[in-house]
Amino acid sequence: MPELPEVETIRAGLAEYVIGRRIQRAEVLRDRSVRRHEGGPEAFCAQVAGLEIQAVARRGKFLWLVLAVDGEPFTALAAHLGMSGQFIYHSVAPEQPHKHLRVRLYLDEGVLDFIDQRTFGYLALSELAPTSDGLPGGVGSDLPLVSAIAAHISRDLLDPALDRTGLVARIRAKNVAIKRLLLDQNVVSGVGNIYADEALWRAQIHYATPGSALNEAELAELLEHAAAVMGSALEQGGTSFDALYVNVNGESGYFAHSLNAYGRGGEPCYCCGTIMKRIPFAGRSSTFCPKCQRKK
DNA sequence: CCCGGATCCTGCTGGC
DNA sequence: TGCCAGCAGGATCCGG
Repeated sequence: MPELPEVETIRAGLAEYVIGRRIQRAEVLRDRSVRRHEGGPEAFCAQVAGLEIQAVARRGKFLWLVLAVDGEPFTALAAHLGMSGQFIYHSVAPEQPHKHLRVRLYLDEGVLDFIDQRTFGYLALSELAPTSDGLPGGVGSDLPLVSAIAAHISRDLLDPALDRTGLVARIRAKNVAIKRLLLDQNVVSGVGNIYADEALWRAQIHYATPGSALNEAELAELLEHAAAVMGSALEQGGTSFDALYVNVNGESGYFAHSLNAYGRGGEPCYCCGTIMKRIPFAGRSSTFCPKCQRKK
């Protein structure tokens, strides 16, 4: 499942292959994959044709291509990968398209395929809006512009423009379980279930601890762990469990071997040997060590 | 505003 | 071997 390191791996790969390319036309094979685009598939195809890809930016798990007309930023092609979205670039379109190919962009050189098994992801053209703080809209673009579709999302832990002090204060102001806050993209973006469990395990914090019950030092350390674990995952090309996450060349990441918490329910904690617990929480599962991560 | 739960979707897994 | 229920989960929406 693509979280921040996986999305950033894809962003960097896209930047390498598609910047400077022109979108000649688009083909939508599954209408649902452009459901967030106003006007539907026909409008999407009509509006994207002829635009030039100038940059590839990201905020949290939201990606957008900066599309230009006559060299000037004009609009954004926003993408969310959801659970299973992939971008695969082919210099020559394969004879047999992928089973879950949903949208294909024909470029002046090669094709860019949007593949998505579970169709939680989507593509949509959206306005490029000025950022509220005047800083770059996200990672990968110097422009103080953000895709309108990603504008409501907080900056992420790998964004140099993130105000970490402000983030700590916002978390401390909430009487909500810390794991919920980590997963809330309006609080801090990019963290999903895997890296939330990893960061909490490293910081030895119980997932249900209210944000207001943690002091500034504890929260600063937790955020440092979250940034570090995602940074390490990024260096290894992201976390892959199966073929659902691959980079733009179709290759898997290697970070799954380095996970200490996620997926380790019933196995001994790498820190103290206690059997890790896995319990339902907030509509997903939480894996934690009952000894290292005690409830306050 | 705050909080928690339901919802969307597909393919894989496990129980019988 | 077949069938079907259950599970995975990010963002969004909706109820209390």
